[in-house]
Amino acid sequence: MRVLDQIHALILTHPHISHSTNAFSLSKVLCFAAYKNVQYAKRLLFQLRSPNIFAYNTVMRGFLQHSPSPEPILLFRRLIRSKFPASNTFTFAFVFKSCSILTAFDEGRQVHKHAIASGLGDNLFVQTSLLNFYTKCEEVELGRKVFDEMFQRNVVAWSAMIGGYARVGKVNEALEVFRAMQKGGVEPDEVTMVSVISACAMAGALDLGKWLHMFIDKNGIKNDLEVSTALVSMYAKCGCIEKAWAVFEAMPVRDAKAWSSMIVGFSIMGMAKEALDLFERMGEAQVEPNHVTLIGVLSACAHGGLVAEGRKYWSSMLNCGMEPSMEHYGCMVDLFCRANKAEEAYEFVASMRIAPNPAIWRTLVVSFKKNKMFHKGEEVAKQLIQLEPQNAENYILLSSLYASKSDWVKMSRVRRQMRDRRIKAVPGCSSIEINGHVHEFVMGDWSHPEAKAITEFIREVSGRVQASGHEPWIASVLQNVGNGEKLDALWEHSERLAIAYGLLKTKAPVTIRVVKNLRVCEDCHEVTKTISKLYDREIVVRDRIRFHKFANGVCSCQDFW
DNA sequence: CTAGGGTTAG
Repeated sequence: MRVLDQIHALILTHPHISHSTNAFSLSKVLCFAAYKNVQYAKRLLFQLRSPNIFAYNTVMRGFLQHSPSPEPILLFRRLIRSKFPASNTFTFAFVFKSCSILTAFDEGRQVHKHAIASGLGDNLFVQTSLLNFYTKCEEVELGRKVFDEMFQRNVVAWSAMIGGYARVGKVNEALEVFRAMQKGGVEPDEVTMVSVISACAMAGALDLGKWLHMFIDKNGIKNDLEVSTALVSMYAKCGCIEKAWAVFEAMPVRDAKAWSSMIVGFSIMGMAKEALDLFERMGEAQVEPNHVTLIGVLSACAHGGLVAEGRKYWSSMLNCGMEPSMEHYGCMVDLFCRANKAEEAYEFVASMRIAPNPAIWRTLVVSFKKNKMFHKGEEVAKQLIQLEPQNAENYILLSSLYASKSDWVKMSRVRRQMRDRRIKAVPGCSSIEINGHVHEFVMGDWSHPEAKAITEFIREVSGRVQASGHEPWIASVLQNVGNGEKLDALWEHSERLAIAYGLLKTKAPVTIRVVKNLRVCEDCHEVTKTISKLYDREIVVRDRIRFHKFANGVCSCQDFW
């Protein structure tokens, strides 16, 4: 720094140095400064009489290398205002990257206009960073538009598009682009593969994921840290914990993300002990856990009912100086609530250092309901409705609270309020992968091309399930309708459609794997157990929280969920 | 001096 200061003093005392003939050497100084101390580099930039674009770009890059900062965008604004120097492709690449890191949508859109105006709108780097910016802002369709307008696309552009779809869970689209890429003669590399694999993880598309794993080996694609981590996560999220473990064990180097993905994998399988053992091994391997690792550890404790261990890891986390995030608090509240310690959960929430979010309050209300603490539950649920009047979950929670104490008058009042305000619940949605395509079933939506066959088959299944002595759990249906209709409504639950489709489309030893966006209801849980026995099929359901592996009439969660 | 990647509560 002292050398830099001296150089800076020299520039200040000899104004002629900042003349354009010295632009190159000044750029060198800036470059060095930006690397060491961006704020200093920025000051230096502002003192130049006529800085060139290289100087601007260098400072922007300096800011990008540090923590998220709006500085590159501010610098761009300054560039526009001063009308000189003109931006080049590097400038736009840096600014778009900054916008995508900050998800600064409006700013990015403005920059997009400037890029077009400057005539650089059709440059490969500008377009790729722009495409990435839009998808990072979850505006995938805008990203797609940029992508479609590109007259040349290399592996980076294709990967950016695939990653954009993958991040928002548009799995079929991601895979479609992946196939189009190969058809277009562009070879996927390890970055492409990571995006496609994580799309499979999200969708629970095991067969596709396996195929991608083979593809990597067959085509000699570099199996680096990121690829392996994505594979571990994919196998774990598809319920194949053995395969996840095999990949993990074979990794030559593992960082915190790699360990975390395996720990989280055990956690969602309900394998609490394995998750905690692995966390200990991570410590022995001297890899510093990050906040995601702790989420995995704490949620493993919650899923395993390990209250004492959860407390232990919580305090060790605080002792290490890790600042707990909302997710960590959420895990702890969940830990207490699952163990039916509603009072403790409540005290814990009261002691939080940050304001609890609605999700945490909802976890509490569910626990109050289970522990018959109706008054408290009602109070919190009503506050939730005030806080988030557009969120259907809150109304459903309050009405189910009333339902559980048979207060039908108040229950229908909440239901009516919900209807009057036109608030729609998030529909249940389940998916199943058949022959490389992910089929989605939304509750009450019969638009699937094979809907007729599925309906007929569902009728047969429901007949057999009832004949076997299953008592439908009508309380799972909150609609204010007769029992017959309630029973029908239960058979419209999306996971049953997906399971039925799986039974129709695959043969006996094949496991049926279904992914659901919500939690499975108690009746579906019971029915799926029965189906696994009646049809002699292993059925694996990944719900919003965790895995359920049904076989021979029992579930791996042992009804603790 | 430029663009694309892995882990994340309920």
